[in-house]
Amino acid sequence: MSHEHGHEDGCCGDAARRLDAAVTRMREKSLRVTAPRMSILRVLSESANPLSAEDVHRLAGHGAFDLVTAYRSLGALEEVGVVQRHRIERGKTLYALASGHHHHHVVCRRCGRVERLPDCDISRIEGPAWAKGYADLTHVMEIYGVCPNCAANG
Amino acid sequence: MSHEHGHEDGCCGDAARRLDAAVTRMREKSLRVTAPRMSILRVLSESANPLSAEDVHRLAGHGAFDLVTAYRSLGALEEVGVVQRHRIERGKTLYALASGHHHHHVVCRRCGRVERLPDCDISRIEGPAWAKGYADLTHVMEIYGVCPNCAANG
DNA sequence: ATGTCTGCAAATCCTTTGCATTTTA
DNA sequence: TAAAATGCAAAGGATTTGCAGACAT
Repeated sequence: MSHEHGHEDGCCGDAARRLDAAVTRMREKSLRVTAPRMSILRVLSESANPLSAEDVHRLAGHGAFDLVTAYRSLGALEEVGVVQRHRIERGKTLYALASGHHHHHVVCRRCGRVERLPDCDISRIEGPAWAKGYADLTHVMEIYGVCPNCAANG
Repeated sequence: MSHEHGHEDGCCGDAARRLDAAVTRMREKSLRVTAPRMSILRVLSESANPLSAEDVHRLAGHGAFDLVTAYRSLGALEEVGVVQRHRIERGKTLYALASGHHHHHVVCRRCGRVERLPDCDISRIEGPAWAKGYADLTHVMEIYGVCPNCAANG
């Protein structure tokens, strides 16, 4: 399964700027800036939507680095908040560059198109969990539907 | 890892009634009502929160049926809407009796404990996608945090 | 220098599949 | 008795781990 769609500068914002921010963050957290990691970040920054570790590996060019390195690097980058994980159906995991703004996407069930939604009201979403005494909250969400285009034609 | 917590009649509603409804639904869909399946439904109905296939297998008593049967039955029951799947971290899947009410859960990152949250305000969640013209919406969400217990001890 | 990454191979975990046998409707 | 479900063994896919060598800082 593949999840990439075009090369239009990520799903939001300016790729170069985001790469810079990512590198800064890595240095802050004393992660080493290596060729495989830069390659991974580049691939993610060029993708309009989240990619699996395998997608990243393949899109970087198979010889660029090992698949294991993709997993390890994506994990490391996620720990420092540069990358965001999305757990998806059938136990798969997708990764995307974390944008400064927390938001979600709608995925069209028919054509696979992905659209960004307005920033998420985190406190409203996580509030009930907070009320139960949970701390250090995060959440992942995927919204599915049929896009206007597919509804009209398809 | 284990996820069961207590035997207080499922995460909502009356266990016996829910079992009845489940059986009715199975017959409607020409699923056969077998001992393993009833055992699975009983275990789920007695659990306050979602269980993994292994949890179900263990709680039913290891000799009751094969783990593979747990997977297959849970899958079949999910297809007819009697059971609901929740995908959580590390590629794991938890199952719960489907309740009429749409809701989400908080998962403790440390101990894996899962707690049900109040009913979800679907319109608020899916509203932004609706506004973009998407139809036939659904969504999945998982909230992660550290439960009060783990925060106090670990 | 030195603590981090990386590649490679092998392991692990969860889940699914194949097939012969048993069971339900 | 015919279709569906089960058990057992084995396969499968995604992700992780161990370890020696390579690399960034």
